[in-house]
Amino acid sequence: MPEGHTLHRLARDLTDAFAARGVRVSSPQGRFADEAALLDASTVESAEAWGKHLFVTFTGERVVHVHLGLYGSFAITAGVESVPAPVGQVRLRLVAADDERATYADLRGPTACTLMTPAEQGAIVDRLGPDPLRPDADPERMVERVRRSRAPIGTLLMDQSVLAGVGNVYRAEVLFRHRVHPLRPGTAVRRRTLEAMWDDLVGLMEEGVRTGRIDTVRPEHTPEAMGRPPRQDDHGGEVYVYRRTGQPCFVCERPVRTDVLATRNVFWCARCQPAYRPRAVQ
DNA sequence: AACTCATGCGAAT
DNA sequence: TTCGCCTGAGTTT
Repeated sequence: MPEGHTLHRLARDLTDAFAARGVRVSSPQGRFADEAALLDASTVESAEAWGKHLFVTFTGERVVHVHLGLYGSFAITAGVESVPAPVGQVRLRLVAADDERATYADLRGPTACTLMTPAEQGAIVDRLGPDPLRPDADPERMVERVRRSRAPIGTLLMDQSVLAGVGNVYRAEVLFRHRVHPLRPGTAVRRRTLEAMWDDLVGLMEEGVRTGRIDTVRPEHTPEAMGRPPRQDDHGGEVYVYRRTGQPCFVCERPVRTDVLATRNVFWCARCQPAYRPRAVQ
């Protein structure tokens, strides 16, 4: 499930599976049927991710824009002898086949699946903040936006126009790793803290692309190092605070706290991430 | 079997 | 601020 690392991994895998190949394009569910018919039997040029947005470019300057939302999925199955009948509501199916084997990808439950022009793609990208997974990203844009805003840092990190690709797990975890309380105003987060958080996100999210999961605990806090049972959970990775409400902090043993911020549950340790206490105004 | 909640976000109210 | 998307894992009945 999708934060930025999921989309970048998917872009890489779709490119490997389909780029420069002729593809059959269909919409078994029907909701993308007209567009699929226009694309059918053309060639995929590439797939690319910006933040949580995925763009699959076909010949003729046609771009399929996909956003998975909260529970969408785009599953690639390579090297099958025959392509099975669709299971569930498949919005978009891509199939590349030679005489022997077929590779197919099924898109289910996306928030967005639309056919657009490169110019329209550009307009979406222009609305996004820098993406830690893009080598050309400029972290200074994020730093400036945060430091000009009195909104809580926990809200700003989820704002895709401030920073693209971070979702609810990376938000909670990067704040913990840098000992920043989620409600601290952007204006009160030090520049060097924001720069360190950016660098940290680059490393964490690149690892996420490699492994397909979100792992944020440092070596000294892994299950093996601490002799604790590994997390058994739907996202699979080892984390400090995300969805650990009431359980002891791995660093200080205080129970993890939660509240709602930017319409989503946020998690933090009240000791490791002390509350912001503004100095009295003169 | 039914229900709840979730790594998200745009549209409707 | 609430709703809808309409998937899927985990929990409760």
